[in-house]
Amino acid sequence: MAGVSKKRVTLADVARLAGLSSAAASMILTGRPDTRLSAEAHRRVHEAAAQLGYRPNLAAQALRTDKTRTIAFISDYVATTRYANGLIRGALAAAQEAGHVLLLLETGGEPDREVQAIEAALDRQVDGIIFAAMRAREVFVPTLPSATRVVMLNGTSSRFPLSVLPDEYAGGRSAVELLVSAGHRDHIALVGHNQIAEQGLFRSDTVARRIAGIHSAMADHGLSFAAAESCWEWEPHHGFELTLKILAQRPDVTALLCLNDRLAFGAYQALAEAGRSVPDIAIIAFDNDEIAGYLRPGLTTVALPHEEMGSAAVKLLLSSDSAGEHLVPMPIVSRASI
Amino acid sequence: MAGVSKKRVTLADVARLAGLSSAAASMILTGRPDTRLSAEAHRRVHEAAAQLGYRPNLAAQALRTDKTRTIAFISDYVATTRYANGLIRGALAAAQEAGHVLLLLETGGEPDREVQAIEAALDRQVDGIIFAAMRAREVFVPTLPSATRVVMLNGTSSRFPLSVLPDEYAGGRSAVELLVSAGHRDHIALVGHNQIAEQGLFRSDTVARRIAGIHSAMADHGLSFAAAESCWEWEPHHGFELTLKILAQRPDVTALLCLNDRLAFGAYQALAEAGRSVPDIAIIAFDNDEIAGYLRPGLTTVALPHEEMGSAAVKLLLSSDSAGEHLVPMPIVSRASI
DNA sequence: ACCATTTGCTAAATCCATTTAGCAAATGGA
DNA sequence: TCCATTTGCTAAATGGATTTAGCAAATGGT
Repeated sequence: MAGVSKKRVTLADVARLAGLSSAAASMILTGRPDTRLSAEAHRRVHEAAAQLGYRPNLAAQALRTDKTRTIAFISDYVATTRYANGLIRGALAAAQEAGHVLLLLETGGEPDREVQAIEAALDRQVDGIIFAAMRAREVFVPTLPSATRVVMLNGTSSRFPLSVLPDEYAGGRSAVELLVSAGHRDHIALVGHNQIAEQGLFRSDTVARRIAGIHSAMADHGLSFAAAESCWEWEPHHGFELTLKILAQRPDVTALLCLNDRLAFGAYQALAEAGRSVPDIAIIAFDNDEIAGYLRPGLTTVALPHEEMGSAAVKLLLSSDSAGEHLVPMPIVSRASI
Repeated sequence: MAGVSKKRVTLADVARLAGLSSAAASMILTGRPDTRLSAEAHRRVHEAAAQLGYRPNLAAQALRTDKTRTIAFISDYVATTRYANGLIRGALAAAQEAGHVLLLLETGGEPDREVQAIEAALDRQVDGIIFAAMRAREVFVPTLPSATRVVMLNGTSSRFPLSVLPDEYAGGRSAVELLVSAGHRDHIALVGHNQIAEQGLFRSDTVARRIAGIHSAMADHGLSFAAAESCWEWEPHHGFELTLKILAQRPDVTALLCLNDRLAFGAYQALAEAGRSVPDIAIIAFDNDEIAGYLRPGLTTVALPHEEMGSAAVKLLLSSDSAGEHLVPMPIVSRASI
């Protein structure tokens, strides 16, 4: 039968319909600049391609050109952290805008899975790799054979100097500034402060910067904290306990600076338990977790700009910048807790 | 100089080192069964491959075999919903286990972006597509040309009968069972109940099943709700308002059945405001959102098994099953709210 | 009118792995 | 010893796009 073949439409088919060689068709469709093909030839090829619904075979293209319009997004944990979501979303949007696509890989922070992920990415000839670190300070990155372009996202690596980070130092400063400009001075308590974090030995490097920013702004105003309770982890129940302790020591505090929203969540619960209410005692925190908007009254917080970071990473990867830390500002999300 | 060439190691290189043809090397490395190559040849090829650190070029492989060991995960929103995370995580784990990799695409629910995403996936010769629906009841899926394998995740489509869904009906039943076995009978209030949802016209189809399960279990026990307040959206502040209303109408309620955790979150706030406390009035909800564990006392909830669903979708895609809804059980996560 | 360019296009090589068809040597059977 | 198999392996085609080298015709300069 003279049936419709269901085979894939190839460049050769387009060329044939246009009455030209596939070389010509290729040059025209890829928009080569210095070709000397006639306007008429251009017209015919484009028409033929449209008519047949031609889509280039990316595998063939990749084989020839070593470009896949694909970016590997390798993260240690998509899992454990709600942060990954925003990063991925931003990266996805930027990638799509640039006509690229994202290959998602997870390593769980285990070196052998990291190697596997990198190999899987390289096997697929990705155009570049984004290493997203949710926790680690310095990411362990196995040797990359080729001259693959790499961007570190929310982490740093001595081997790959290109990185995108939240501007935690400025963020820390602006939290203090907001409190001070709301009239708080000598009765501010710090919740979650961590000695070791401050030395950059624990948690992410960026959190150390957050704390450094806070102290620098306090110093600029000649202030110091009325109380500062520290803990290793920053979950709601830690915030709860720490706040109870602070309230017992210093019933005169007027503001709580919590190092993240989950600590603040616990602080709300502790204040309720102690019969104190929230805009009465002001609270500011960091991250802009989902819960910040659920609390009553809404929690004012210095947001981690995840989406912007994700998209910055992709743009950086696709640009020709060769080094440096790219800091993304942390905006204050004002709700009703101050 | 006799320098080390940094070119990629190809199959031909391996074959040369092993003193065989690339045909032989290919057959040996792909583990073909009926080849008649000698044990010695096998040894030499594997040795050469290991020595050179050979990795097959997937683009070439894909070109020849039409297989890429890549699965497209196309979702409407990675964004808006915290659910996506677990689905992706589960899918990622299952894919990795099967030696596959995930291509992540997002459509925002817009038909033209759906088409783009599908084209991007097909261009890359993915082995299959998972359509993850976060919201929609019936997903709009544009025509797929080839015989691509497709699995619907958390949604259904008449065109693609293979789907993975949470077993909401059973989940709804078990919430009621738990309440009843804790001694609650005639003073249970339903929070968030939605007429239209029940008719399957709004929200996801699966939520309608949740509600149907609840009613069926109530009926089995010959019970009916003391109060049932409905609303269109299920955010914390809705739960707050609805609960206040219920408390005013029926101060005698002993248990709240909230249709999701965020409603329950608001219910906690309302109970606190009304001077009632939580294990005193029992609460059970659905989803097992992150916040369920943050609440004090912890919220008992019927969990959406996102990870299991994601991994089930991948396994299904890679299997040879050809039709049917695969229901994943919703486990009860017991905390302290009952 | 004659050589030098320019214009417009194509043949063929290339990227790399898989697979079919088939050759030569070794073995088996009588 | 001679033909028929079996064993062990290879040459060459294939998949689809890109790119280099280069051919033939048209145009330009004098």
